[in-house]
Amino acid sequence: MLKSGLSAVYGGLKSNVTSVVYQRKAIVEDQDSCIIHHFSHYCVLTKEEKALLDELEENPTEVKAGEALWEENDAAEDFCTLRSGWAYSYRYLENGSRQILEIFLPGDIIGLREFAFSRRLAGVRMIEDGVICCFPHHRIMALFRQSLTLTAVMFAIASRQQVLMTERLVNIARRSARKKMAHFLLEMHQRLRQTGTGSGCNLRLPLSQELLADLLGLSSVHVSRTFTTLSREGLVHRDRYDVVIPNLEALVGEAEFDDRYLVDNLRPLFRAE
Amino acid sequence: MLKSGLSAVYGGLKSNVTSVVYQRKAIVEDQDSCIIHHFSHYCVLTKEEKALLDELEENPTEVKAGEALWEENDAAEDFCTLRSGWAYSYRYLENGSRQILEIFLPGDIIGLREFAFSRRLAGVRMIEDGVICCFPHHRIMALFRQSLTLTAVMFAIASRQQVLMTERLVNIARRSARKKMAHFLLEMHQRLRQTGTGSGCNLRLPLSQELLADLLGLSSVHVSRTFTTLSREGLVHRDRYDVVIPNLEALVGEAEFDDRYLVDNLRPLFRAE
DNA sequence: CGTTGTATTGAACGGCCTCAAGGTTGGTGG
DNA sequence: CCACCAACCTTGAGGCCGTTCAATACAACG
Repeated sequence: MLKSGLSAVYGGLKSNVTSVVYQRKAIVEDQDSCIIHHFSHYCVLTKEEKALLDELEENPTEVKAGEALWEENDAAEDFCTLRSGWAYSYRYLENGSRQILEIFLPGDIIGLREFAFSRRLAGVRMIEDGVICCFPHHRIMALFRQSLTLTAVMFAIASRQQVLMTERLVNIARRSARKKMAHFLLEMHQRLRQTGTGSGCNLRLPLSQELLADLLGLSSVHVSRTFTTLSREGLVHRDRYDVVIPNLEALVGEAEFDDRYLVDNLRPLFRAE
Repeated sequence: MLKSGLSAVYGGLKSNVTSVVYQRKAIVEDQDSCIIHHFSHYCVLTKEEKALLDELEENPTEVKAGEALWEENDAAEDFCTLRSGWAYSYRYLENGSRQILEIFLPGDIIGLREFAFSRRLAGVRMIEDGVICCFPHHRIMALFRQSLTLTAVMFAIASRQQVLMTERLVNIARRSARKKMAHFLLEMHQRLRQTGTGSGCNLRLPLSQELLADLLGLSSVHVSRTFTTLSREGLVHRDRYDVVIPNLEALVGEAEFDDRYLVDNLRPLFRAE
């Protein structure tokens, strides 16, 4: 019944599990932090602000594909930045079905959902091997205290996450299977371009069809069928995890895709106010 | 094609419309602000903090049922607190269908979604006559600057809104029509109890079946059918806008309703950190 | 008393699901 | 190097849940 390859705990009943993230050996890396890159997208940062953000990433740990950062109902004690690799959040229902809520890409912050809660409302797992950096709740409070700009950007990031979820809601609730898939592919295409990972008309999408199904509210069987249909019509070509969109405009039209929710029409400058 | 009784602008093309909210006569009220009540739910507030919150409500205006606070794609210039009346946010799709995203109750803050955006991503309309208070973007920044506690609570409120939307997503994506409706009724029941409006096992739910359909991703025909089914089984009785839940536990079981996402397992004290 | 928005009920259709069987791919160990 | 296995994907057949269309009833309000 459980779809994940690991010891997924249905309903989150495994209560006294501390976050696995602290049980791993710390590793050291010195690349340019991609969380700074992420924040810089909203606002020009001072040296001090960059230093504050760097503090969030003091504690990098490696995580393997499929590994859980936490399960539903675990104690919610800290947040994570995702330094490399993809992750997703999910919820299991009583009937055993799973809904995937969000896909996290490098630079994203994980766990903001539970800012006001003491227990996790959704689990999070890695899609591929990666590196995360955990920081406790009070670090965010310190950040609020020390930088108005970072406070605003943090709020902006939370707002953007909500907007992504809103669009997923609309997608799931109101579109046909082929539109759902077309729309999702375009969303990922755009997001990957924004993080600098994306190239032209092709993208690497390391998601199984089962995961896609759980994300889009479909069955994996129907995901497969829809892919073959889209492929037959020349809208999307897929080979394992490599996706090619030969005609972007055609797919945009097919999905009725409007990227305004992604382009961050961001308000000019927090700092001026 | 347009379902709303007013001049809903499909696709939000009415570009140069300033928010109607400023075109109405200001009225004066002196009741205890329900936004303070809302914030107090998360944290004990000092006099100064209450004063700051009061400033957000300097500008109360009356709005009539059905009236739009803004349309999709309008300029996003300010936020609103909802002082009385219900409101909802929505999106129209190209095929003319509408998805309702959230139901706002008195004390809620409207417009946080667009914190990082310069244009509205969703429209907002009143369900009943009410009073709103608009305040510009820089007021939130001032609040961030002046009170760490209020900053944290504002973040908590945004986080809670996201959690509500998450649950709606799961509800729409993964449950049968009868579970969707049962679940939604229980959610509203709980929320109304939290705002102090709710009594025992009955609630006033001023939502047409068409609105419910657009909220739950169903057709209004099927909402009607499902209501009659639930009623025949004695799970829910409905007379116009009055809903009675004769056996709460039975309905909870039917919906597999878990209220953890609503009870704000809130982290003890922001202030201490 | 007509009008307009809202709710009910029936009949027929269809998109997506479930079940099931087979095919493909990549990794592992003999 | 090949055999085997596990995970993943594909394809078919049949069925169900919810939709659409349409007709009727009901309520509030001028």
